[in-house]
Amino acid sequence: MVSISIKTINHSRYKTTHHIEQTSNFKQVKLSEKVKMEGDKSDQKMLLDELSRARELMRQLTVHLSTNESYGTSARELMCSIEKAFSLAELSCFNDQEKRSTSGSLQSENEQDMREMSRKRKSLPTMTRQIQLAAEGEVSSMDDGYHWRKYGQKGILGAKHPRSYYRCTHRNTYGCSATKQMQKADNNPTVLNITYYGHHTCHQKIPTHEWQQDRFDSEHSHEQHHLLSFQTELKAQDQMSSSFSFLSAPFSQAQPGIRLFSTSTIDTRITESSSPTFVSQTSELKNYLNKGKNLQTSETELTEVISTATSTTNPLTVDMDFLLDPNFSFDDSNFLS
DNA sequence: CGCATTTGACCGGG
DNA sequence: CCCGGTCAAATGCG
Repeated sequence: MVSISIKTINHSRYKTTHHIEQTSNFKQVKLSEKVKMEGDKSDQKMLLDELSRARELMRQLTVHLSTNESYGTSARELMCSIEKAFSLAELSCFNDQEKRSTSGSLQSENEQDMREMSRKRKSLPTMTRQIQLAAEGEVSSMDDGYHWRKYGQKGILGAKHPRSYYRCTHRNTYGCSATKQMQKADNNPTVLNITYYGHHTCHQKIPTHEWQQDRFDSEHSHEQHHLLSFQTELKAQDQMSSSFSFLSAPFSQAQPGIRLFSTSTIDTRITESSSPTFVSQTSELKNYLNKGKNLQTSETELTEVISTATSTTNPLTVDMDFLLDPNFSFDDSNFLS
């Protein structure tokens, strides 16, 4: 299960006056962007809309095709691909937006300031993006197209699993301050929460083909092979549990040998300015088509991150059935450029 | 040897 | 002083 939710974070700890100024500037920039966004539809928004539409259509199609084994598998794969494309598009939009906002008035600091800021800025995540995704193994979720280097791991109070800290590998070479944190969900260790902070100032994203090549090499397989192994795993999975209820707690223990099984975005919850309350997951699905629409404007607001998608109790499993994800297909990394 | 990860120390905010 | 985040020395790995 990979559920992705994107939210903006309102960090209430803006300490110095300097930061406060930045914050207000930040909001101004954002507001003007919002107005602009509402005016003309950006390409990115259109992209998100279209992908969202494709996703919904694919979802419906998958339902129909699920009765046929091979068609159903292909449909799930395609569904997964679309999900990831959508997620990557969202990530791209977010990064662009953040770049725009930070390249303006905020970036007018000299290097000294930047250096001083660098420490604070991480804890001061201006606007950050949070992705939550679950993964069987951990590998797939790491493959978001960027090079990350782990720099710390800490046990968090009240959390079962430690939190891992990553930063962009090219931080020194390119001053890229992007950061992410990963932590397994308490209730389901197959759910991995990933929080992204900052944006990539480096352009060291792995080029699409290389990246794919890397992945293929590392997995010793070509696309067909992928499909095959996927189907194999699918069957194995079927034998273990009658349905792909990825969110059920026993699922994690039920398949130690199967790696990298994940369904894709179920929950892309984007909220407006006020802090998002828990929407029932089913209604979220109904709102699929609206999500892309909300994205652009919602991200211009500073809202609070609310951790979601770790819920194992919600009736998500119904829709999970056709959201299976063989994990190998972050194919459209050009979205990130 | 040059990279990454691990892991306890360290630091600063609350 | 606690806690979350980061540093950096040690260690691992190709």
